[in-house]
Amino acid sequence: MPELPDVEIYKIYMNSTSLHQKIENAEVLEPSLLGQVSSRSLQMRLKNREFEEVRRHGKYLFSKMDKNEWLILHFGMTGFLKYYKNEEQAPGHIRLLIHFDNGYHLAYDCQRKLGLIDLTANPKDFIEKKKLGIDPFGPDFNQSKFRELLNGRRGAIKSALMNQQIMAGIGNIYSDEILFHAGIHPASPVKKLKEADFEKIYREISTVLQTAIDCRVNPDNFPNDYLLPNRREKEDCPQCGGTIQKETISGRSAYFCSRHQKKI
DNA sequence: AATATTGTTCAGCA
DNA sequence: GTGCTGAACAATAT
Repeated sequence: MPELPDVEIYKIYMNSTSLHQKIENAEVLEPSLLGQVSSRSLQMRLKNREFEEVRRHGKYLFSKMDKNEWLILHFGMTGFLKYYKNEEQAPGHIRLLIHFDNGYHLAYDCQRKLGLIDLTANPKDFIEKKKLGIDPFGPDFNQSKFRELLNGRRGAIKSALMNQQIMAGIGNIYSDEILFHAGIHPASPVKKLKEADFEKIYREISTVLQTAIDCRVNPDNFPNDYLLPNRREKEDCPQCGGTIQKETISGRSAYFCSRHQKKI
């Protein structure tokens, strides 16, 4: 699940639960998720500090402590956060556990261990090192920038949307959703798209991601004409009465409507 | 019991 | 060197 909208919700969650509270101590329960920092060092550096601010870039979450140190979290395919007091509310696959001095805990849970826990002095350096592209909600993202980023690309539009080095934050689910609303087949080669197609896709990137955030990424809250709650093969298209199809595109399952997303 | 699954990384190829 | 694809990674559900 954790694509841009999910991580944005985690940011809001952490902002409303975990800021300005002293960290009594922290436990690394799965050292294989650590990046540069060692388990011991991370625990020492979290102890007696507090979080002051939370930012997001693409699918990465950055939590600022004092002295220019930021905790980096990436959620892989199954990561999420849980703030709780009583043990019985603890989730089942905690990989990092932060204990606050008010008796509450913040758990980073990641069943499939494909996430990342790290520290950095500056999110910008980390973003550059990872070669992450622009965030679709960043100040410099606009239609001409989008057009420029896709110019000269080979390959399918879905792959380009999912390419974190072009734009950061869109994954398999939301690339499908964006193309579904733009009415464009996910396998369409970028170089065959018309200007009007780029305009539509650009518009839908903001609309779809913002809608998902407004729905708090809960499938029950999505508008009726969204693919996400019915993203299954053979399902009826929620827009046109067509049928949802599945096709593998750059190694991932793409779902789309065979009627209103015609192959180019 | 194979197969599929939201993620990134990296080898191999054009 | 660059950009793209597909496999590998982990753990679980179907």
